[in-house]
Amino acid sequence: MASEVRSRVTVIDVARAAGVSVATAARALGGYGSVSQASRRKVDEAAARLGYTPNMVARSMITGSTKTIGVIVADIENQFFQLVLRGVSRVLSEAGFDLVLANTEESIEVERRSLRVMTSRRVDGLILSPTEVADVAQIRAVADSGIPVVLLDRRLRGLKVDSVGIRNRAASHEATTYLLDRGHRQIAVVTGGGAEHAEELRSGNVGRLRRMSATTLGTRTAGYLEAIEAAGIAHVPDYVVANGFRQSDARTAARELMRLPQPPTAIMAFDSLLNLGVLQGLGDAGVRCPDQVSLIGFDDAPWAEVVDPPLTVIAQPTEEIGALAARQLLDRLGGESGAPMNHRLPVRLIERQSVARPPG
Amino acid sequence: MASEVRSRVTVIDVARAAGVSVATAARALGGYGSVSQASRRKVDEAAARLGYTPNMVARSMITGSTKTIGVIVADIENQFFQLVLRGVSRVLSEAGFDLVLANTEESIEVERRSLRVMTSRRVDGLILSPTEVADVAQIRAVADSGIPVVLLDRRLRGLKVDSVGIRNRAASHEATTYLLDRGHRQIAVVTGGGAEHAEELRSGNVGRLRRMSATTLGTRTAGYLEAIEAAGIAHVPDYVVANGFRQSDARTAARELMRLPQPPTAIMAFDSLLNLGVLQGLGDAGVRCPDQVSLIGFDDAPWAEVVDPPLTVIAQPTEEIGALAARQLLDRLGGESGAPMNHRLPVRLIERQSVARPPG
DNA sequence: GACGAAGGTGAGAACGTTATCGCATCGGCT
DNA sequence: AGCCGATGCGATAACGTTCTCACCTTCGTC
Repeated sequence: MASEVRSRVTVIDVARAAGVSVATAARALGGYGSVSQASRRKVDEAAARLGYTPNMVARSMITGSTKTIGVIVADIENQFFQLVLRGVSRVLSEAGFDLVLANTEESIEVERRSLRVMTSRRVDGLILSPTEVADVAQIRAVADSGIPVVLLDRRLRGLKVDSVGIRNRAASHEATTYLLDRGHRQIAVVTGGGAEHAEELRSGNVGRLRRMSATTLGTRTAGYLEAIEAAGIAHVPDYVVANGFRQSDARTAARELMRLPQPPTAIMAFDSLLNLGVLQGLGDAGVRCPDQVSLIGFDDAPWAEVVDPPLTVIAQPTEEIGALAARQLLDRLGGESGAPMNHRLPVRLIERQSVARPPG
Repeated sequence: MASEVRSRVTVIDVARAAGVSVATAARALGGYGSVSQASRRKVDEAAARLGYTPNMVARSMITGSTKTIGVIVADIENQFFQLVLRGVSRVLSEAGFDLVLANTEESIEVERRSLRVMTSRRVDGLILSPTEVADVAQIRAVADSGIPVVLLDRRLRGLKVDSVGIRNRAASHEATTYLLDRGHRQIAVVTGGGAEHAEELRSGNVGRLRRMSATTLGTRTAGYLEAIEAAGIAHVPDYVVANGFRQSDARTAARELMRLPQPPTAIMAFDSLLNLGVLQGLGDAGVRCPDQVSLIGFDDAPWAEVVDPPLTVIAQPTEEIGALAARQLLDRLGGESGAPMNHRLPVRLIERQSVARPPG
């Protein structure tokens, strides 16, 4: 009974077994056109008996739709993307779409390749979290070829596609102001960016930053700068560190910040892995948080409440960002036309215990 | 120039533009058969000029291979699966395969549906983390139909497919023994299982447990029981709690454990989200860890070192599990035949500060 | 009783590739 | 000179569906 048949059952086989034409069998199985009760019964019975499973590949071939959405994320290890993915996955699966996933690990080369692969797989749509140095032309080419694209967490200059995210500049402005209000004057940021942007970020030139291909960390740094400038505080280049996205990078960053002649009294970190690294780095340096140095982070990870000290964070509605991106994509697939939508979801500052007044 | 053409360029167009036959153009573009330098150049040039992108769907149609691996996980929110996914993704993408992801959210119904979808998508192989109540017959049907399947983290009785994971019984035995060695006699476990298994788990009957469709939590609980029995300690049903997989479930569990007439002096939790929940629950109950209650967890999450207190855990080589699963699958795809492999990777007990001697 | 609309059916084209086969050409060998 | 294998090439079948079209039946309506 457990026939190890590699040869697959096709509609043709089912049609023959049911004594109807291929067209009728296909209609009954595919649920389109009109089929009589009697035929439908015969076909269903034959299909069950033969163990027929439809071939999506052949179906896609002719319909032109693969019922597949490509999702390209920068780093699957990042808490942010995990929850985004969850939201995306939930919405898509309810709508009968599947998800093919690519992890670029922050590499522009891999991103280019993934984009090509997605195109040749004929995905119906694309959710994309572009790397810092995204190939805008390539993304435009994909969008122009008729595949709807939704960008996560950032807009790309000169690219008219939908995007979903938060107001990054306002969010970091809010976080910085929160620190300023508590009396901090020496505030550092751990951005996560790589060496290629370090100079730009350190420059303290807001205009230049906002032009800088609008990366998440660029805009967030701009918000920080605007806040401290508004408070009449001079920019200290050494307070803006961009030495990488990994936990260990942030750990190093925190240690080095504390070794500065004039170390900061507060630190802001731009994602949950960086939060963690900074916390470790402070521990390494023998600095107590928040008594000696305050810390405010981005992203409310499940562990944020349990670390020592419980972390004050800017919480993004992460899963909702993913869900909304998926819904936006489905709307476009459903024929919605019109100007690109730039959804900005609200953030929430969650006060816990990692921020205190500066010592002294 | 930015032609918004929806009509796609095909090999036929390229062939015509290059002045060669379709077969030759296809050979040049597909990189098979033999093509002269001259033809190849003409074809490549024409393809570039027309903006040709190959159609994987059509290719799959004829070759029978989609270069796609289906990955079905129980809960994408779980740290364990995130890292597994990372390992899988890395290995697969190096081998030129893509990954279609399904998240069952621990639902057998969704798992069944996902399995059907994967089949009809004609994935080349499947990596599956079956739910507790997996439909073995369905999985067998998939495997028998010629699609290689690799199981994550557990074997299924009567199912001859490859699997990758750890020695769950030995691991929890080790963790329990670690607690026993430090003088604990009242040890509770937060398993994460649902109500449907609560009775079985509480029963304390090792034989019955090991027969219980071999779930991860079943085997882990068995290891725990064997360890305390070997130490001559009577089983206390209330010490085995199975009230759900979420962080909040574990939080409740810990609170209730501490309300018992005779509360445990140590708790073991079976995954990183549960670890977190227990830690919070202890905090809610006003119980200090490890002074009053010790905690040992499974999975070394990035935050395990930073929580208060730093967590002693059984670390699984999570990413390596994913990578190995993917490699095993690729081997089968490469024609490896022979008996199913059950890879068991070593775990590591990482001592930090959440375990102390019991008070008094 | 004629007519149109609607429901049901089947034959065959179409989707865009790769596989199969047969034919030509070209060296290098006997 | 004749033969052989290797290489290059083209015409066409094939993959498993859905789509298009034409046709037939049935039924209600004027």
